[in-house]
Amino acid sequence: MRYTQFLIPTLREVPADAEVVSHQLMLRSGMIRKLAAGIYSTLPLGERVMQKTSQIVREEMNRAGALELTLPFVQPAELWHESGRWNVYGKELLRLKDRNEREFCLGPTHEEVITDVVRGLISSYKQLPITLYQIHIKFRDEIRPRFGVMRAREFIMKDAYSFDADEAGAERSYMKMYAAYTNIFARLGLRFRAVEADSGPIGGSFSHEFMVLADTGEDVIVICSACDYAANTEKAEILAPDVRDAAPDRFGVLERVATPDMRTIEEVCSFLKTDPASVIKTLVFDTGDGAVAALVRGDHDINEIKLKNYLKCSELSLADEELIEKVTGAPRGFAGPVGLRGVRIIADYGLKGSINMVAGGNERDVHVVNVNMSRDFSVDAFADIRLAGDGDACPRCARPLTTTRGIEVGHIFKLGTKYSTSMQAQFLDAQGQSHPMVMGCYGIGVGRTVAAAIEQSHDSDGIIFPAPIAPFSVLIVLVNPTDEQQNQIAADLYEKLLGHGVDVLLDDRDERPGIKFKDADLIGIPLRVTVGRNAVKDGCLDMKWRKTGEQVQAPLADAFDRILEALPNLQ
RNA sequence: CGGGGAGUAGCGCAGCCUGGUAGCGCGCAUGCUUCGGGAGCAUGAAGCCGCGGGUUCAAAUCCCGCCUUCCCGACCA
Repeated sequence: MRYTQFLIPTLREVPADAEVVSHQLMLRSGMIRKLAAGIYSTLPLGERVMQKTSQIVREEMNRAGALELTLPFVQPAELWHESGRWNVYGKELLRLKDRNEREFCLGPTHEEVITDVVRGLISSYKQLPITLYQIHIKFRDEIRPRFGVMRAREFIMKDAYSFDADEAGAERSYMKMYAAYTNIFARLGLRFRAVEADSGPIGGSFSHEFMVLADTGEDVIVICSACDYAANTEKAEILAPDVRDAAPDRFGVLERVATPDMRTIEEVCSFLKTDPASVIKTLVFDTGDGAVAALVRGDHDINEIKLKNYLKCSELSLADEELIEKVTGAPRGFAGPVGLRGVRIIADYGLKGSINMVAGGNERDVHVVNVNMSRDFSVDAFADIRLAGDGDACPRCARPLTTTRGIEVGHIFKLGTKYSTSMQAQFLDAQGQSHPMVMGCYGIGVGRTVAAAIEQSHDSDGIIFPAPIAPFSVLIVLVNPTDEQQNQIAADLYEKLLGHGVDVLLDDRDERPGIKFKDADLIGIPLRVTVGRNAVKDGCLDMKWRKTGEQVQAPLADAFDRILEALPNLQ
């Protein structure tokens, strides 16, 4: 491609409404333009990156035996009524009516449609298993779109759905996708990690998120420093500690102390001159079926998902002021386990063996000190209900966990028979018995993956694309296109590379060299070859690698071979 | 939905407080000189000053309403 025939509207200045690096660079490099909040046009340069990314995804999906199809973007409400999600999905589902007042929605995901397709086409176990996928548009009317294409409302997603005859088959399909995803992100040239995610009511280890590691990532992930355990914070478990209860002879005297208006851990600590690790934080939750008190150490944070899973309740939310008063007899900020009656008390493992703690007194402006569990109150159970953090013990190997940040670019999930049951996607087994198909779903946000790649790989000059998704592999900078000789040398090289199927961009613009070099760095093409005065004078071309900044001179005669040699080693 | 910014030329911004010919830098067009890391000079095109209403002789500027957009939070995956 010749630059003058292409469209790369680069911006020198950072657009005012872009906050994160990937968003800024995608705008500045001319990959995207915004149309409305969370809605972007993909320009030719960005399109090339998207297509390269999609193509790798497609190849790996195909290799894993998945079949590509395209499902409708506009979906009839009836399907969503059938699955029961029309009333559950909320405002994120953009609903609309056609001219006949029939209700439709823009697809935020395609479980309903794919289940409808499959139930109409597959009726025998002989046709299973099957995995179908598309790379297509989605629309989710996010409450707050942000970070450019990272959290857009309209976006391109690869979504795949597997259908199996039984659980064992579904697990095999899941593992195939897990392997395919690992291949995909490796081929894309990304540093990533698959982490265990909360799988909600399904249970088991059948939900993984694929996270691109980047300091600017929105999600915190927990990784074991020794084994290969990794999970997102919602899911990350902490090994139950092997701690004895503290010896009673060290117990201090239980005492009620006045703590006027001291509600937060910080206030209580500074008032009583103690530290958060010596405080029992008591949180009252509403399960929809009675209140529960959860205890964690003052320097720990509750993990509501883990608590919810432990309690096996369908709803869980922090109690409101009224419920707190009803349960504890005191306003918010003074709840404590001592003397608490009529609610289940679940304590985090982190409180095991604690001694002489501070807790709320269940009375306005009162806390109690020297609280000791075995003497002053009892809990219904100990459980792992806090957020894992740096230094906590790995659930697999007991070594310390560490936290790092990442961007979720893929999610694989075992669905079970949720949709096949509600939507009657059944097949007959060898005995003629009817069963619902066992499903799985597998998503990759293509645009988000591109953004994550940029987030992970850039410098102050611009994008540093991983070679597999770079819009072009090689950029020839023709320094002075009005110079006959330079022009000829550059054109020859360009044609030769094109002839060998190399993705090459020839910057033949009549611009000053500085502009061309700046743009080259900005759009992040892995290998830059400069044809300028050196080419004419000494017969030398300059090759420069975007990633390392390494620069070598290549004699004209060797240049072509040197470039071909370099290509496979680009990363 | 709550809190906080911002809407003026394609982009970045000033002007608004204190009402009176709409400006600057970059970009764009033309010419000349330049040409290995965002050139210089000259000339030029480009604006419903977010929208609607009000006050006023007069509104980018003051008042009211609305819309859009960005950030934080709540929410979601």
